[in-house]
Amino acid sequence: MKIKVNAIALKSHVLEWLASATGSHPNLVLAPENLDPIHLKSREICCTMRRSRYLLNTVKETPKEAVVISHQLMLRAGMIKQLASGIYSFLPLALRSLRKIEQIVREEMNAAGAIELLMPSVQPSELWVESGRWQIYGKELLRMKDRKDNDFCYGPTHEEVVTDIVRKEVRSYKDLPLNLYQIQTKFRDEVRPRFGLMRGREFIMKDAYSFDVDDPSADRSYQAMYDAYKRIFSRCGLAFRPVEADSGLIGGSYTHEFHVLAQSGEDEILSCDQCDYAANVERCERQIETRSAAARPFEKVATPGKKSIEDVSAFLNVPAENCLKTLLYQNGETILACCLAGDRELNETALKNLFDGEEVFLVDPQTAQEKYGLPIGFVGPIDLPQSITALVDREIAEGGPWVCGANQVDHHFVGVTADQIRGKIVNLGQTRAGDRCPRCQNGHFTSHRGIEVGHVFKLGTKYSERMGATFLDAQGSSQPCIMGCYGIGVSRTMAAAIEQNFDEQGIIWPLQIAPFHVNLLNLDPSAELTQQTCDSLVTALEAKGIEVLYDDRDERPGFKFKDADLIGLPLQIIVGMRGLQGGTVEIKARRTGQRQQVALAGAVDEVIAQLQELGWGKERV
RNA sequence: CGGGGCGUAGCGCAGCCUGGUAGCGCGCCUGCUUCGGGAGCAGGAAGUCGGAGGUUCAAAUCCUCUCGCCCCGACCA
Repeated sequence: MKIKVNAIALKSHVLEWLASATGSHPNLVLAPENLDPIHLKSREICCTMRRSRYLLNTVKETPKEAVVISHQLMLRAGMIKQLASGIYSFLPLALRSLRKIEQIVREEMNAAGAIELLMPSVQPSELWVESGRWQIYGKELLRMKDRKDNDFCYGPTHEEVVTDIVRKEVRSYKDLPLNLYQIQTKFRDEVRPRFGLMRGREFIMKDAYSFDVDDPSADRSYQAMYDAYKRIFSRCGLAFRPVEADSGLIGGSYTHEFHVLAQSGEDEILSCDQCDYAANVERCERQIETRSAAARPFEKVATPGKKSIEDVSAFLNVPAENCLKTLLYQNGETILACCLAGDRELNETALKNLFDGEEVFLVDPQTAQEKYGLPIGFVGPIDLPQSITALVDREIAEGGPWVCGANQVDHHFVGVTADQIRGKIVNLGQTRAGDRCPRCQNGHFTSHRGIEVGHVFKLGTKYSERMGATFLDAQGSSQPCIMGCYGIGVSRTMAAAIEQNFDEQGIIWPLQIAPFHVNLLNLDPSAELTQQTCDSLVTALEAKGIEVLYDDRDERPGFKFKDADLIGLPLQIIVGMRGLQGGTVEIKARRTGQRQQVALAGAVDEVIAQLQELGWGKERV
């Protein structure tokens, strides 16, 4: 009863505020001319959503199939729904975030001079046969036949299609440079889909393709994309790092990956603590430092049962870094003896690249013994059979003396000097944290985990030559276009954002890609006063272009708090009778957890102020 | 593709070994109470036990085959 009396007394006060806040009667919908024009765009696509009328079902328990945090939270927050392995529906909440990422990508791509188009997702095999990839792409390419039995595939990427367009449309150097992009659903029949959106089979990707007349121009196109990518991920509010990368099978000479930094990242990246060199561990160079040890005479010693570097090191009292390990790899019929320091890992990517990216496999111990007479655990580079190709890591070639296997069970050599080791000197060892940077020769590497969300490639003329994408230069002679390709995993970026921004309670959206800006919680939805207050807050916030998710459901307060934290919108406005009796509402910042009681009259201004602090209204970074 | 695991109500699971009535928690619907951190009580709806074949008087349960999903290793946005 008491509350009722207070409520009535309050009502006039609230109505007064409403009139001043919206400039009209609260029940009146604002006419368009009352809207701040700069916010019209966001209003068009983002009306307030009432939870009672929205498709958003959250769950308390973590679904068992989800092992990474983004997958768990997206399922719990009702963002995605699995349809088949690696194939997900984006439910409304997720779609809103996705659209925001797409919009940032569009704006920055357009600003960088790229032109949007949309290519078919289903592609005829002819183009792929022409580029040579129908044969080599393997099972990852989802192939299908139409009713006339013609071969098609669902596009995992669009080099072929875009090159086909360009060869038909571009004739003169005057038509170049050209950079075409699209945002589209791709399908790659991954060997093992996992981690929800992080490694799905169907995913949304922005792919861009540049065509230039010569190398300097192609390099400018590449640089423009590199810069655009930096702006894109900054605007998404993510901590990221561009790194030099391995070009892998797509080929090409020059490539960077963009990684969102997160503990759960699948890639290791190394960055110099002094200069700006950073690279994927697969690709990272290092400054070779000579490892010397006390000279000792060359001799064979017995090392009974000491197979591992650890055992040998302990047994002979020689540090692992002065021991030498020899790994037997196989490339086709060729057997490779790969020598590197005992404390260093082999970089398989580097090894593969010595063989044009062909697969290499470790030789199993039984085969090594039976076919080549080499006892695994005691293999060394000295007196290897002629049929075996020895590869020696540069680190070995410059140091010594070393301890190494004697190619005889239970025996090692000690006092081995570098000139005793025959073999081709190459870079085989994997760089690791603490190694010296080769660029500035001053700093040392630190290690991070990263999620690859973007990749820029300089492709060269591989596709344009094969598919005849040529133009006439100023001299009238035909030249192949120099190509580049540039991808951003849009749906993966959304997942990566969550991997980087969460706590025990749920997601913490960066404002720029949050599905809504504000979560308005009506704690007493059956009370007329809270209803009216919320309605008018909604109107006032909308008029400022602020996107509101309004929890008007008939649920208990605790339930709504948990839900709001799980969904993780940047700000929560909490409206309850308790606060309204003092004429206040509460504003809670999701990331800091900081709560503030503010007078109703100042609530919208305070929300705007807090949103601005989170980066609201900053179009460009 | 190799290795492992799991398919029973929308979700999480028990039941299976030792064949015979399909069960629990969450969620959902109704009512009452409750109401600032995922409420309580009472009532209710909901399952071709992944599919096919077999054994049996009788199969969620035993056998065979199949499909799907998840996890661990080699690929990639």
